[in-house]
Amino acid sequence: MSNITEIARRARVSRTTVSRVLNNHPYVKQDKREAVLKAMQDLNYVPNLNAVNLSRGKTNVIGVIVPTINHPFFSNLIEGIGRGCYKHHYRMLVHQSNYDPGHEIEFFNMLKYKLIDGLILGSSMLSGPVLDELSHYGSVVSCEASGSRLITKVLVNHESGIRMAVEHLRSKGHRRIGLCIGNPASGIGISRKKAFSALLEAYGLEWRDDWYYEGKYSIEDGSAVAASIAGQSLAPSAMVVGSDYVAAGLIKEAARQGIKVPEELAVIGFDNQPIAQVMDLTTIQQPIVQMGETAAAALHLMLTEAERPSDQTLELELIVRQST
Amino acid sequence: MSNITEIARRARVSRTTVSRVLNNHPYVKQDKREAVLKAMQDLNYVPNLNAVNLSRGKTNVIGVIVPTINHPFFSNLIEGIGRGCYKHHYRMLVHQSNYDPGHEIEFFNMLKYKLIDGLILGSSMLSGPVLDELSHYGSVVSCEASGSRLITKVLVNHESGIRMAVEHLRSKGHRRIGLCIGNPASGIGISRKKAFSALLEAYGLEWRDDWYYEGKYSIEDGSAVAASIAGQSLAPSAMVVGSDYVAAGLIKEAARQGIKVPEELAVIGFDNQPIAQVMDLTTIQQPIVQMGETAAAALHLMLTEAERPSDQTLELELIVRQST
DNA sequence: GGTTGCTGTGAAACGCGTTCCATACTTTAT
DNA sequence: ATAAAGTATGGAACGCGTTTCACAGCAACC
Repeated sequence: MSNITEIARRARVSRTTVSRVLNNHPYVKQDKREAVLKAMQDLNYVPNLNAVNLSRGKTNVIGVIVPTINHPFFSNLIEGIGRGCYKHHYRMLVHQSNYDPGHEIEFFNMLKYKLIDGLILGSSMLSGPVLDELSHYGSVVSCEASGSRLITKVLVNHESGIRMAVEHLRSKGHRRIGLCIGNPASGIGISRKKAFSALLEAYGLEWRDDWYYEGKYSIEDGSAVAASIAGQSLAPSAMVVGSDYVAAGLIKEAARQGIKVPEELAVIGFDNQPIAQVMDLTTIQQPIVQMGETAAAALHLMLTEAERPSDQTLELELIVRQST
Repeated sequence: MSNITEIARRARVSRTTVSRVLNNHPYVKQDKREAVLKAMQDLNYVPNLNAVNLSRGKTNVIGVIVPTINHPFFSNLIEGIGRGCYKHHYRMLVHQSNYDPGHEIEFFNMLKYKLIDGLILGSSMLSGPVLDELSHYGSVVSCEASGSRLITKVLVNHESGIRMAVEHLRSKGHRRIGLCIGNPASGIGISRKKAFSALLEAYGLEWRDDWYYEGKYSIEDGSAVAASIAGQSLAPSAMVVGSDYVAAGLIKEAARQGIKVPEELAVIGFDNQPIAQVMDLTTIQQPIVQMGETAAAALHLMLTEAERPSDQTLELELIVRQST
């Protein structure tokens, strides 16, 4: 495999000139430029990007940490980040953390190692101070609220989403409202739970521990929630569920248990996933793909302008269907 | 940021010795090793992996090409590849091609450029000969049948999947069976269509162009199919649908149109996605995550043993629910 | 005692493109 | 005509870890 030295020799110019041609530097005479291009053609030259990366000290690769890819929220997010990366000529390195802080820190090291130029956090288990510490190694954008004050955030307003959900249910006359979330230790989980309990308090509604479910991610989990609710003597009349999948499982199992939706139990989901559509599920639509694109664009800005863009909050939308 | 030269100076050894410590080479005396480790600690040393990559001529990065991430088939596949990569200490670079051959070739160049050690094709629009040509640049594993004879394949037996579906429907007495697939030009699409028409022929069933739909990916697409079927004077009594999402949309819209499932229209999907469960959809389960893991493992084998592992075919399973 | 074979260590070259600096030739401006 | 500014090109250093080769020290072997 040829390198610039060979090209230079063949084109009878210096390696510097070859490099200039490679980088479209203006100060190269037409004839030399052509000679170089011809030599590259002849020798079937391909630049070794590792050498370029080493030289330049950057890689044009953006890392992405998500707990799992195989979850509609994150696959949508990655889709968006992927688009943003493509638009700004980055490549995207995806890492699954399984919510394991060790895995996350390991990946953060790639920033130190200069193997990635920047990092996008889909969802993280790391605490604010730890993130602040780690963010010194490079540019980081987070897609969820986190304790960190240094990291730029691109997020949906979870508080507003929960508010939409609760107010919608309240307007339908519900007073016994329960909550079901995913990972309670993640940024999303924390925000949602906090917003929810604050709202209940504000509206004078009761928070009951047995109407609160956490660690629910899948359809099966949703079924389990429905089964649990079916067994309660005083059951909630409405559930705010952090994921359409879980909500779908809940509705399905509720039907099996003879609980009428929405008459006896109203259900509102999150994300407006395809499944929400076929299940006629009222849901809070989050612009996840757009969030990914925005995050990539923000990171690009940090990397090129070397400034920290302000946090961005994307707006949510309530989509009313038959489940409330 | 420190480098091995500084470490060497501080530990009063040569750079070679530092490198040996870094790579756990046995021929380093205990005291020197400790001195080096101490110096690393003191200077907060992190190796520059770009330099390592340049030196070694490899990157421990595996590239993955998928048309889109935001599709359950591919997000599952990526999940599996991600797991396999983690297990074998690779990192995973994901690229969305949108079924654009240009994008694909562009990404293939990364093999040439030595930016990735190997490549996994989720689904490709490139023809067999082109793939054979491109595969000379490095190790490639494909997750779908392709015209290429050089590329190692890890795939599900689409022929067998279609057979399961058709035989199941036949056993239920169906004689008017239609087919609905995604991208007809992709490996999956080609295999499925071919297998399907061959089976119809073998069983003496009729192929009708108006019972065949292609380019259907989403729930909305499925609804459109149902609407189309509803308008036919002679409609199929059963549909084999290449994706659970599309099948779900089909069922949903069929219900709206007053077509009874499964009595008037049986529907069988593919993948056993969560949505299949809540829609009570009979489906052909494909071990997609496992396929991703297997593909990563196969690539690892190629990269380390420098041999081409034989193609692997994973088995499918028919999951019967209420839609047939 | 001389050979063979490890163990341990370092100098120097290598992989390869980029970039700083010096130099020289043209233009343009005054 | 002369200084100033721009154009064009090359040499050498740089980024940084790995690897080859040479060599010294030391133990085992015949």
